[in-house]
Amino acid sequence: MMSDAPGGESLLFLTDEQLRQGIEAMFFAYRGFTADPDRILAGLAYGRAHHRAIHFINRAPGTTVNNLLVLLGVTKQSLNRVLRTLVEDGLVESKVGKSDKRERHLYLTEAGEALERKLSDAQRARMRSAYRAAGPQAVAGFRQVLEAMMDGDLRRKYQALRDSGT
Amino acid sequence: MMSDAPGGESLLFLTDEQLRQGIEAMFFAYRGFTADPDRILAGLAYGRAHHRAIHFINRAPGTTVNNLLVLLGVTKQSLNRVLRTLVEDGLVESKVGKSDKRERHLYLTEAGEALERKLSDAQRARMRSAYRAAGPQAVAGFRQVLEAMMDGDLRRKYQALRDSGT
DNA sequence: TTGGAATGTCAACAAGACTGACTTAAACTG
DNA sequence: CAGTTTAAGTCAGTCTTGTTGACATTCCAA
Repeated sequence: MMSDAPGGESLLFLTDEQLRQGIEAMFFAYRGFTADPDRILAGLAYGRAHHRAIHFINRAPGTTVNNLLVLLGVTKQSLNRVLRTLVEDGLVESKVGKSDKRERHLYLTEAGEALERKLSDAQRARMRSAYRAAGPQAVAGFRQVLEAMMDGDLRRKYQALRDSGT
Repeated sequence: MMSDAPGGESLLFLTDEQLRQGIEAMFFAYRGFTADPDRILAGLAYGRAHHRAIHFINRAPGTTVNNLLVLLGVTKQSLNRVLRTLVEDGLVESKVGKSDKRERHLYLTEAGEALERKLSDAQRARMRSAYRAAGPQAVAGFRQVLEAMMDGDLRRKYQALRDSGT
């Protein structure tokens, strides 16, 4: 598979069948990707939406509601419902901005951080075992393809987030 | 990056930070992955669930409801609603099984096949351009990591589907 | 042949997304 | 300073897609 036949490099893996296998792989893998956190959240009264909010607040503490909105790709009404329950339950703190008092800056409380850790530990464990099974070369390719699959706008946001974290 | 330092191969890419980047890449890429079909479906009165049903019926014509259920990972009641609208709209045909009359075998009609083509053309186009941008080596790695990320049960089903298609 | 298991259907409900209209407060701008 | 824009939040209503529970039909095995 994946021979380097002349000119073939750009064609061999681009048959409809190959692409369809990639599509199905994406579908099934995403199920696995969300399975572990979903199980944890089912016990509590939370869902995937709460997980995503917690993840990105942890990732970028002090982020504003508007920022989060764009990252998550949902409406403010939708995010607000989630955020309200998280604040009520004491997992997230919302502080009025210093320089711009219209903004709310979001932070995880200790309880929020604890849940975040629990969720991301589970998700990372699966990722780690997949990475380990596939090997470093495969991981590099995995990352390249995923990045190329993103919409341009989100890719830039992803990269900014990524580069800020290292 | 990804040096082959002794022993490092199994560690270098497994830091929490590396794993978290993979998690976020997965999240953002999946958004891109579904964006094009979603746009098409929004015009019609259908959603992602309809797309998934159509995809797998096309993939395995004559499949039973139960079969589909497992692949999609939803309850039969949930699938049934989707299936009913597709049958009503003349995109899917449901035939009573010959040997076992409890079973329904599902097929796309011509109209169903036309929509399937439209949806998968869009999704494949993005996949193709991502594959092309990343290169064949990367694609192989992409597939390996995705497969390792699936739950064991689904991985077997994915592989069976994949091997039946080539 | 009868009772249980499998398959599929109907009904009701919940989560989480959406749009649209509106309020409040703060910041910006002419 | 008055008027406009921006950030956030809210209320109401809808849609998709998931869930359970109850039920009908069919098959199969004791």
